[in-house]
Amino acid sequence: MEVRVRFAPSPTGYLHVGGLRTALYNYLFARHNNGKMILRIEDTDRTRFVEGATENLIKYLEWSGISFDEGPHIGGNYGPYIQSERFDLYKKYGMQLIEKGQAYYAFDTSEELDLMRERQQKAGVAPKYDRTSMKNQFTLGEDKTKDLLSQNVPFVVRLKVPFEGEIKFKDMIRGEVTVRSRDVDDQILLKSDGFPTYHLANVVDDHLMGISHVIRGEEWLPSTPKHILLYQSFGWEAPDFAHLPLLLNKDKSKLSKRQGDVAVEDYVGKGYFKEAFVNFIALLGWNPTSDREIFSMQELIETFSLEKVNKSGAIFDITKLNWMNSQYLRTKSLNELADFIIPFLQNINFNFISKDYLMKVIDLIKERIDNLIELPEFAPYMFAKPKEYDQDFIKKHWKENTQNTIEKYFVELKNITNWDYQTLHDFTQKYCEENNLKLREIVHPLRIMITGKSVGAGLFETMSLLQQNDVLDRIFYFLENIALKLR
RNA sequence: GAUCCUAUCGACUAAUGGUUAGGUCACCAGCCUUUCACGCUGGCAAUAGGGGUUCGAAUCCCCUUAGGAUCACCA
Repeated sequence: MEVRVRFAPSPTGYLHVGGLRTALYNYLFARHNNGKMILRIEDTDRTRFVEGATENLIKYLEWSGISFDEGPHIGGNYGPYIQSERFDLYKKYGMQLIEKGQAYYAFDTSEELDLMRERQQKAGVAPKYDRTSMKNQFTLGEDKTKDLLSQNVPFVVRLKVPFEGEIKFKDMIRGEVTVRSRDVDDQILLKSDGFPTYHLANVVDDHLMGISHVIRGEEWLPSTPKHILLYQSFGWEAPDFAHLPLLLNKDKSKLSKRQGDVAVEDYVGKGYFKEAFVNFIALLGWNPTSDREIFSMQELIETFSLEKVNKSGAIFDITKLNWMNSQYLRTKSLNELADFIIPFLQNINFNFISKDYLMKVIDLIKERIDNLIELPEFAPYMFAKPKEYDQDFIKKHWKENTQNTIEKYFVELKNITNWDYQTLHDFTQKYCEENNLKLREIVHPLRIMITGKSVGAGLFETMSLLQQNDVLDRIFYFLENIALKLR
């Protein structure tokens, strides 16, 4: 049987990192098994509709490198792929269940339902629709029901869950799960506005779209018995289920907005590479061997299996993501890196001089940062004269005789004709030897004068990238304006 | 409260009845050195607790504890 899986988000605004991982696992499973990956938009709740959310979802799914074979943006033989466009279908199937006696009409108002739950709460029993005492097809009788229907009184359709027996299903990650039927609620299938609930829509669509495996978050585990019951009621074969462990906050609760960024776009904005982000997300809850950490999308596809997905939730801690990002930073080409960072720089009006020059700077600092977005802060001196100087570093390295030493060295530096790394390095080393100086007695003061900072790439590499007159200006300026005040 | 799920270093995880319980990130130390990094070497650090089953249990079973998810005319 062909593997067909789907990612079925609801368009409520943005792509959640947990959603991205669910989509990724679906994608990896599909590609690993030469199956089909389907995108379906679950927008049956009109009150939560957000303009542009679907486009946004697709944008970041595409950013991550997850591709689809069918979906609202590309079509397919099982469309439409947006549930609101399948409106009539659900009604038809809902009615079919009523005819089969597997579902029924109910006319309770939300106030009446609230009261019911209140009563149950007080009595200490689990809140659950009581079809023996509420206002529905059974308590009202056939005639009264028809009456209300013909008067267009608002109604919902509920699933008729048997009072006896148990519901069993096999989860590919958790094994067999058993729930007593009497613990399952008479779920609303069709709302009074005629739209289906998630439960009806997802079962109908998964069946009609030929979905072979439902891979979704663990939050759906408790409602899976309802879905199993629905498949049985329709007389359809249920797909295989795999419920993924949740992504967690630091305090182990379900990953939420309140405790940090949860939108994929936030991490895009923070300068993470998609390769690093996908790699990181993939390893949160799944691991092929644990003897390696870096996987390309292709390698993820080759090694992925649902059997190796963990049962327990994983804390979304970006410490390791930062390291992964640094790994990708070191392997990408300078051209690629420049193209990546230029839009970020333009966005903050940072003058990077030229792409060619930018590439040289990146080459110098890429092993010293985890994320390219740190570049303007890490090495502003490569693009403009320093505006401030690290005082601690000055205190530490600007000694009694430093002024004297540097002034003499400065004179010689002016005479250098080949302004390149090798010349600068050899010259300085020789100068130190001849004057009985340690290299650091020159290098450290020079660094602070030229960069203003205590940290950075090799000093001679840094100097050679800058223009000779620029470097001389910086030293002169420091000697004249800053060093004097140190006395 | 009810139902369901889960439980290995601080974090991500490996070990599917036999290992000194392994790796990666983070952290700490040393080496390298031109600062900071990188790199290299080493270190810290875990089977929630209690019962079984077994020659042997992180692994299988039960109980306890803890955490989480869910209990909507939301998905």
